Amino acid sequence: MSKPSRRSRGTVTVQDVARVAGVSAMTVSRVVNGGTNVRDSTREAVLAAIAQLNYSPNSAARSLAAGDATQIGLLYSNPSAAYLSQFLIGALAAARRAGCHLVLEACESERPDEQAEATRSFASTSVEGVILPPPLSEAAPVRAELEAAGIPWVSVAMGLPPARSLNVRIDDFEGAAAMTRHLLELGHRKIGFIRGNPNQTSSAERYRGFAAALEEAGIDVKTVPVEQGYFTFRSGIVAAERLLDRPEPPTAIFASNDDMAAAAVGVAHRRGLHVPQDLSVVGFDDTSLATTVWPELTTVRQPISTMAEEALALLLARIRAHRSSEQDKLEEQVLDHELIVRESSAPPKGAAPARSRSTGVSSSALR
Amino acid sequence: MSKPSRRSRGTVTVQDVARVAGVSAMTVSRVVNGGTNVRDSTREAVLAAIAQLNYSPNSAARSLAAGDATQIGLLYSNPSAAYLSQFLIGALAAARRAGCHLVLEACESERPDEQAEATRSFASTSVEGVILPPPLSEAAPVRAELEAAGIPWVSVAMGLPPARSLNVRIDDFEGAAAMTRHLLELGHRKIGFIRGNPNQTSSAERYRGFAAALEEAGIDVKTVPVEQGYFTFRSGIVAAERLLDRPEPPTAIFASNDDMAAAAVGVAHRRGLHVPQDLSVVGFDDTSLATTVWPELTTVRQPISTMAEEALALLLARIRAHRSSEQDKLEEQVLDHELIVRESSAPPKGAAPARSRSTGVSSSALR
DNA sequence: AACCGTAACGCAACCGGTTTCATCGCGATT
DNA sequence: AATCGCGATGAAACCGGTTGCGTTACGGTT
Repeated sequence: MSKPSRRSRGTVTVQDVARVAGVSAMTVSRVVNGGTNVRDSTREAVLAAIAQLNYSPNSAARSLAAGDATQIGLLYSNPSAAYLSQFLIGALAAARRAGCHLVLEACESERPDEQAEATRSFASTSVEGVILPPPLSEAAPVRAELEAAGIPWVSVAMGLPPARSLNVRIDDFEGAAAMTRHLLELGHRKIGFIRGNPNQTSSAERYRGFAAALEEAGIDVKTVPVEQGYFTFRSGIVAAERLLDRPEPPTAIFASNDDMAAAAVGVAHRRGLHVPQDLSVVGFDDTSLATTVWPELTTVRQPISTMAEEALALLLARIRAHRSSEQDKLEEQVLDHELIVRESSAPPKGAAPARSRSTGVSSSALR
Repeated sequence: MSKPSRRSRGTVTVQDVARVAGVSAMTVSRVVNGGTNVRDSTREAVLAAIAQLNYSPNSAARSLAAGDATQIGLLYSNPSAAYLSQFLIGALAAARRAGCHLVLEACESERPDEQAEATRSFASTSVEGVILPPPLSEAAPVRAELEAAGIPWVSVAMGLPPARSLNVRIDDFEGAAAMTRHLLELGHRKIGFIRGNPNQTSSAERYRGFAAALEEAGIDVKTVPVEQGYFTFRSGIVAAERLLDRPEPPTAIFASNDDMAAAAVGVAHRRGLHVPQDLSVVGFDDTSLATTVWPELTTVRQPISTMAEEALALLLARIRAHRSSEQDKLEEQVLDHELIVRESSAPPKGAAPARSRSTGVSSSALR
């Protein structure tokens, strides 16, 4: 029809859609985005044209014109690979929708100076905001550096975030309490607990939830065997060994995450204990590790992918608000967790048969 | 100084740099990119201005103007989480450098129709190329669909790629042979092998490498215990059980990947066998799982992140070449593997002391 | 000395949306 | 009935780089 521009790339543009729909490019843009102030009949015509031409907006042009944030940092440490991949999948999906790029930076070190250094590298690459998955979400040097550079950030999966901070999380307390109740319902009375790394507040929250459910059932928390772990497989081995070495070993072990639970299963096997017949073992997070090991782990599901998406959305909103110097009130997002009952938990030996197993108990929505 | 445009975002642009350097925007662009046909003195002036202003080009504007590919698909299946996260990290880094977005699509199913369906979704989202990590790199329905849609793709980690296909891989044959030689050097003579999933050619290549090294040492392959596995932890358990149930159990197990090796370690422990004293267990890939389990796994390192980067680079080159209807000769990229000796391999009981342990043997570069 | 080829560089258009602002139409207001 | 107000819509400038092509400077030819 019309002579194609020399540089034209043969892709369909707003102009094409506008021509087909008999409106201006402007109107097409309005329909594609918010869609305010467009008559219904017009909107339909545009949508029809879009469908007919199989139009999909050019994200480069879009973010150039709109002046969106284009570079979002993601500073990751050493979470379990399973956690990271889930997280990246969610973050990536959200980033593409928003038309921005994820700038990854690794920071395996726990040394404050190296953490600060890794963070600083963001400031020089003109990153407009940073996502902090655990455990870096609580690393003081990182936050201080970001604060100094005036770069907004969002923390993910903190147990107890400080007021007025941007963050997305689940209710660790309730999740742990629900899991503990599950074990109690099965008939367990001697439940060993493996704590998480003290550098994360979620560790304390999970323990609190555990303790609360115990007290609820009239069990004195002081009599309960607890060992310190650090969220790593390795630390789980040590903790589980100690738990099982006790004169009165527990009939169930509640590990603060799946990695340590998997380690506990390994230790049990090495000692000739069958899971779950001789020992129940449960975890937290529901990373892919939970379904990798045998038997599959009963655990508390954390919607990691969704949390990443929400985190990016929150961050972008903050950046936009900051640009137009508005106040944004969005600060915290608490997502639902879910108790996932699999093969690794069962009634203790010689206990009364368990009640009917619930397949999954969602937490109530808290927003 | 100059009145800032109303819509200006306060970022430094080529124009600013050009003004400071006393040249035109055009020249700045030339310096930043290829840099042909620019006098040295001019180049230095521009670079100085860039440094002074801390200029970094706007990637949205860049890819809009240059008309680069903007959407690259990544169809992933169910590789171990450890593999996927490593892969994503590499792909993401490369994508950002190239200024394009990664469009993720999951395809867990092995059913041909669902694989085709998942692939088709790319065609409709105007993805300009697709990266296929294993095991989808060899899924016929996926490739057929891509071929039909005329979308170029690159396969990653195939064992034996077909001629004239775009792919990046390591030499599975040599990697497996090197590992086998390591076990032989330690004094093992009865080595059990767990094959990988037959839907991937790398499985066959690894087995071939294993067999070749054995024959090299004068061992008849027919006498060697081999079990079928499917690259999953679960399949590793079954295979390891069978291997150890044999009347003359092996003194070492070579699993075709880390997941199955980890499973074998678990099985050994459950049977009261100490690794590596009573049984050596080695894997392949060097995913994070290898250093998670205890003892840490001797394995063959595959540079997963780098492979992802190379894959994207190859794909982008092909797309560019296709656009300017040139022939690109780049087709295959074979990266170096490395034998990583850790704690899970040792001389068999009562064997002559091992020779000095080499810490890592790189393959020769093959390009 | 006029000529010419090439390297070095600038101008203007353009990539594909979005923002700004002006315009139009039409029912409600006075 | 003239005016007002507002929702719906379009024209043009603009976002920040890059491509095509024209221009300038300069060393070497003949």
